[in-house]
Order: sequence, then structure tokens, then C-alpha cells
Amino acid sequence: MAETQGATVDRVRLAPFGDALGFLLRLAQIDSFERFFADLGHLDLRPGELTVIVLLEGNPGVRQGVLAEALKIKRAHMAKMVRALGEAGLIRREVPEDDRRAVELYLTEAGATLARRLRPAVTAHEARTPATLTPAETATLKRLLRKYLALTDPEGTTP
Amino acid sequence: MAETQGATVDRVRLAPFGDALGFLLRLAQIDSFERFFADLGHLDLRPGELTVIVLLEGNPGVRQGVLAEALKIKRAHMAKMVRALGEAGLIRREVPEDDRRAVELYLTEAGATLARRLRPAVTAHEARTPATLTPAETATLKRLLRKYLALTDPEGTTP
DNA sequence: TATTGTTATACTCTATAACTATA
DNA sequence: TATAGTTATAGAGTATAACAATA
Repeated sequence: MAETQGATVDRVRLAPFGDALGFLLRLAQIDSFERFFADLGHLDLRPGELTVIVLLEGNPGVRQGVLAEALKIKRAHMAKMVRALGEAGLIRREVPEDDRRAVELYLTEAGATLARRLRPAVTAHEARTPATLTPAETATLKRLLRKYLALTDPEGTTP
Repeated sequence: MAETQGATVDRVRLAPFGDALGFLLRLAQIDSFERFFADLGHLDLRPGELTVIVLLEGNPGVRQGVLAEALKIKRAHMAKMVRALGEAGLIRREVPEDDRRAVELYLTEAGATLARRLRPAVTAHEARTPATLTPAETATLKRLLRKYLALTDPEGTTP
């Protein structure tokens, strides 16, 4: 009864996962996700939808398959998301003349308005350094993650 | 038709997500996950189950709630997983004398055999440095992730 | 034949709340 | 009252395959 939580015998030996990169990445991603939605959860958008809306602002007319590839989500999933966003009146889908299989995505007026509302919140969130890291350490962490991903371009363009 | 894949106009401007820690962590985790199951996917265990089996080898008798907390998974999810593992004959559940609400987990013979088979594959996978990073960079990346998580102990024990 | 997107299905993990039995 | 675990339900994300239209 001395212990108020997590109590009992514990301390779990996490070996051989305690120092595994994949495990650390998973915990870090959970934490980062929680931080993200602590900041932005009040807008009732799902994570994927928020990402698509904000990215469409900088990529008008992008093909949904291309966007899916950049975000590492499956085309089937993107199709569902795009339909939902279309039904919500946030995006518009256009079939280009030169390839009538494809679909190009654009924000509607409502979507653009939402994107403008979202962007500052997203930017503010990202400017914040995690409490446990110095700004220099955060920069190093990001640089190493980009190198790990072979994503050398810090400008935000996929190769 | 010059482009064989990902083709078309593309290059997606990922701003303002391209340099976001959460976004980089997500991509890194997907990549790490793919690498993990490229190595270990032939054993038909689900990710969570594999983790529990291997950890139980080093934590006999751990309470399932404690394990759930350490792995950042919900107790409800752990309950389902534990039931499935029990039905598969891999783990044994014991109610301790001193607190009859609790459940302590142990590997059965079959579970221990499986764990012994899993462990070398897990260890080998983790010893491998990602191709794009030097060993020193990998060490730095892990150190920064641990610091980000306020997980200062490299030995693999949760605080 | 290959590609773009769609639909359908199923599975993994997550989130929540209501429930039991114990404490 | 609070805690450990269970059950049920819903939802998000993912994986897969079959399909239509187009290239």
C-alpha cells in the first residue's frame, strides 16, 4: 500500500528489447503522438485526415496515389480517406485530361479555410522542443532520423 | 512512360511535416517494423505476442497489468492477448495468494521452447546496424531516443 | 499487360466504458 | 472506494485481393 501506482513487485526487465531501436522508436512515436493530440486533438479530425488537408495546401492537384506513397499509406486506405474528405466537402477530386485513370486532389473553399486554421497549430506544435532534449539534441535526433530514412532533404520533399 | 513508378509530376512537398519529429518517428517506425518482420515474420506470431513471449522469459511471474504498463499497451488489449496465448498453450496464468485479483504470467514448456527459438533471431536483428547509419550514429540515435523518453537506463528496466 | 483507383474483407492495435471480484 | 482483470463495442490503421477503367 506504500505504492500508489505501477506498484507491486515490478520493474520489468525489458531486455532484449530495452535497447532495441525498433522498440525505442515505437515508444517515442506513441509519446510524440500523444503530444500531438494534446495540442491538436480539439479539432475533431483523424490523424490521417489532418495530414492530408494540411499537405494539400502546399500540393494542389497532387494525385492521391502519389500522396499515399509519400505518406507510406496504402492506396486502398487513401481511397477511403479521400472519399470521406470529399463527402465532408473539404476536398475536390478532378480527373486530368491526359490520364483519365488518375485523380487529382484539391482543397475546396471549406478545406482551404480549415487548412489555414490548422497550419499555425501544427507549426507551433513542431517548433516546441521536447522537454527532455536540448534544441541541439533535437536537431541531432532529427538529422539522424532523416539519415536513417535516407531522407536527406530537410526541405520536406520526397525524392 | 519514362517513369516506371511513383512517376507522374510528383515530388510531394511534405512541409510543414517534412522536418517534424513526429512524422520522422512515424516513418522510422514503419521502416523498422518492416525490417523486423522481414527478419522474423516467418514465425507466425503477431508483434505483441512475440514481444510478450520473449519478455516473459526474463520476467517469470510478472503481473499482466505491469507488463502492459511497461509496453504501453492497454490492459484490455493485454487481457485478450493473454487469453489467446493461454489458449495456444504458450503461457500459464497464476493467481497469487496475497492478492487474488491479480494474475501472474509464466511460460509453459511450449512457451519456453518458443522463447528460446525466438531470442537469437531477435538479438541478431537488433545487433544489425541500419545500412544508412554508422555504428556510432546508431548509438547516438538510441541515446537521444532514450533521453527523449526519459528512459535513462540502458539496461532495459522500466523505472 | 500494366497502372490508377475502388471495393470488400479481415486483422491488429487502440480507446472506452461497464462489469466482477477482490482489496 | 479503489484496484486487477474481463468483456464488449467501436474505431483507426493496415494488408490483401479482386475488380473496372484506362493506358
